[in-house]
Amino acid sequence: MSHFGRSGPPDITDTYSLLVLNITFRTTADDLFPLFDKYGKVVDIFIPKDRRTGDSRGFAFVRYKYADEAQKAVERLDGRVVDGREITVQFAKYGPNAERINKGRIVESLPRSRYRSRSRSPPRKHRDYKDRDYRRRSRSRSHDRYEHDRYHGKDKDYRRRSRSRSASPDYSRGRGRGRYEDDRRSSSRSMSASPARRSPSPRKSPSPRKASPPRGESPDIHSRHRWSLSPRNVSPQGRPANSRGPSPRNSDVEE
DNA sequence: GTTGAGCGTT
Repeated sequence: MSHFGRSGPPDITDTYSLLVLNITFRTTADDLFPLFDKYGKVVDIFIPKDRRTGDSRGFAFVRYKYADEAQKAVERLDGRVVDGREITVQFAKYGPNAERINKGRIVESLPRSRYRSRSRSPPRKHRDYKDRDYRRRSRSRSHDRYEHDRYHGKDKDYRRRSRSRSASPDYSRGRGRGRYEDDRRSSSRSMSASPARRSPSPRKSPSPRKASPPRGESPDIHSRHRWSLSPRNVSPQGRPANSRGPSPRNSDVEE
């Protein structure tokens, strides 16, 4: 009984799902099982993984048999340090059995006095079911959030789920945003040059022809135009529009 | 080998 989610959903009857966030990328169901099972009867644990890489996404779903136990686990395991990282346990909102939870009114059934203490009705965002597919497009959108949040201040704590404790500005420390800026700067500087191919010229003058292209807008403009108008062309598989074309290698872009 | 807001499979 260690391999959860192997035979798919065993039985989602009278079972409540809990969402565990903030877990490490190496945490597995086996690691969470003993933790959650200690506080209640865990029916099944499922951790969504990437189909391409197969790595954990950083969150898991724990199914409890009873709501009272699940709620208890949420209060007990929520904020617990697992694998050196603080995990966030809360009732799953979106899901196949979301209706069940809605009907069960688990959130209302339990004393919200304590529940509100931790997270006072987090409106989150206008997320829809179709939006959930978008999340897999890019896991790291820190820079996006930053621009969106701008400098409001209180909004910054929002992402922390009002966990009190501390602002924990460690997320913006060192890597993450700093690296992105560097990348962007570098890109801007040598945007004309081929990003994939770098001039191995040891001399200081990098690409003399590109430095002053009076009318040499043939290759440079072309290459830049292509990159701009085909941002999604980066797909390795290309477009399966032509199934009859068994050409795995698309020589459309090769310089 | 990295990352860090979020919501799920046979």
